[in-house]
Order: sequence, then structure tokens, then C-alpha cells
Amino acid sequence: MSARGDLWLRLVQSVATVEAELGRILQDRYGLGLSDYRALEALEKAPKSELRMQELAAHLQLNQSSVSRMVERLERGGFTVRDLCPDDKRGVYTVLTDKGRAHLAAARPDYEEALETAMARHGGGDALAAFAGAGQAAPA
Amino acid sequence: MSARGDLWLRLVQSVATVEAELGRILQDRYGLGLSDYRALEALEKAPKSELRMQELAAHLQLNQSSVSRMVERLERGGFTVRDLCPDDKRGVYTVLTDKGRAHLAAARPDYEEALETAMARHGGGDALAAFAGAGQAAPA
DNA sequence: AGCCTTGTTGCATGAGCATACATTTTTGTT
DNA sequence: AACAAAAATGTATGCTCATGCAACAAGGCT
Repeated sequence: MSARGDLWLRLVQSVATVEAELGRILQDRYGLGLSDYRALEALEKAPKSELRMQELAAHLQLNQSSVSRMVERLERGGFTVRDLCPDDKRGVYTVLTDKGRAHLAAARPDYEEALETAMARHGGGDALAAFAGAGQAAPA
Repeated sequence: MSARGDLWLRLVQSVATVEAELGRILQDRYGLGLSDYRALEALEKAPKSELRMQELAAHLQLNQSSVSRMVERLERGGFTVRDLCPDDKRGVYTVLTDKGRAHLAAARPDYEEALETAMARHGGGDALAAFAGAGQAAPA
């Protein structure tokens, strides 16, 4: 029960609490999971609003299989469509639809606001500040 | 894609990465999930090495139902035993066994070391530092 | 009696691992 | 050089797991 270990636990729990709150809001108001929302964001930022499964997995730090199923969900909602790569027929592009873009635009303000609120309430902001100040991850 | 939102995402991912690493180590070397390990720690710290489901749930910030099933796992491994409260017959104590205590003692050094290593590698340490410095959560 | 509290159970969800499948790329042989 | 075999790559699918919510059962409190 090192003090450091204890502190880490509290950080983890704070982050988890904030994430849970964000997730609930997105789910209730927009039918989106946290990962779904972040996938839409990644797609919007990407050139031509499309990414391959693996790229999406890398952005979200998720398993490739998880991404496959997530894209399935997004597709069922009409927020994205799959598109085969012409050059590499193994690859699959996930492309943001207009509906997806609109949905994201609608959700974003709520997300941002909820994030600020939740961080303020659960102390994520302080962690965030330090995280910003320092260099985060060491080089691979 | 506010800068703040982006930063938050990186913090979340760093924390998740560290947690995943810890989880893998505990699982591989000791057959314990992260929550299981933390439950054992909470039990060890508790007076008489016993806690009720609700108390455990509060410590771990988990649902009661999740805790109920987690305790089931711990019990299958022989690390804890259930014990009825004599005074309140609804209540159930989860009591740390000698085997559980020994298992925890064995796992702890690995856990602590892995935590330090992983934090150093993925930048959790900085977040931790700020988290320590500031007051964390506001009063409920 | 009625209501709250405590724990357990049924169901759904999101994630990971191992695997299968299709397509590319590389390597070896003639 | 040309072709076949082998390895590597990109997705999808089956299974399992930990978790949350809602419904329930059992015990306590007013």
C-alpha cells in the first residue's frame, strides 16, 4: 500500500469517473459510446474523412477486432460507410457520412462542456495540467 | 477537437496503457485481475481483514453486482471466504484468508515495480505529480 | 404492514485473444 | 524470367471476461 500506489489508484478512479460521466451523456443524448465518439472525431480530422481499420485502431489505442465491431455499430447508425481500397484489396476504409459529421457536430459541444464540468468536479484538471506541462510518453 | 479534449484523450490513453500493463502482469504471474488485486489490498488494510460488499464496492468504485462476482472469483481462488454478519443477517463479510494474504504479499512487489516502470514509460508520473499536489476531488 | 437496505442474478455491452480468411509480398526453384 | 510455395498483412468472427443496470429475494426498521 505504498503512498504512490494509493495515489495512482485515485488518479485511475478519477479518470474513470470522468470517462463514465462522458460516456453516459454521449450514450443517453446521442446513442454513442465513448469510443464511437472518438472514432468520429478521428475520422473528421483525417484527410478525406476516411481511415483504415488499423489506423483507427492506432488512433484509439484499441484492438483491431474491437475497431471492426465498433465500425459495425457506426455503420448501423448510418454515421459511416465502409469502402474498399482500390489498391490493396485487403484494406477497408471507413468513411464519415454527412449524417455522421452532423451527429458529431451536435455532440461535440455537449462533450466538451461535460468534460470541463466533470474534470472540475473530480480533479482531472490538475492531472491534465501536469500532463500538458511534461512530455508525456518517452520515445519508443 | 479542442486542444483540451485532445489532451484529455492522451491522458486517458496513458492511464489505460499503464493499467493494461499492470493487469497483464498480475494476470500472467498471479492469476489476478486488477480489481481483484485491489480488493485484496483493501481487505488487508481493513480491520480484521474483512469488509462488506458495499464497503468493497465503495473502495474500488465498482458496482455492487461487479463486486459480488469479483468476490466469487476471489473465493474460488481461495483468497477470501464469505462470512455472514451476525448482527445484520443481510450483510456478508468477505474475509482475507492466509492464502490470500500470502498471494498479495507475493504480488505486491511486482505490482509496485511494474507501476513505476510503466508510469515512467508512458508519462503517468507527471499526471500523478500534479494529482498529488492539487486537492483532487471537490467535496461531494 | 410498508418501506428501505443489502446482496445476488439475468441480461446486455464493450473489450481482448485466438483464429480463420483473403490478399499481398517475399523467397526458392527451375 | 516465371511460377509456385511460404510468410506477412488486413479484416472479420467466435469465444470469453469484467462490468453496469434492472429485477429480485431476504432481512431490518418505522
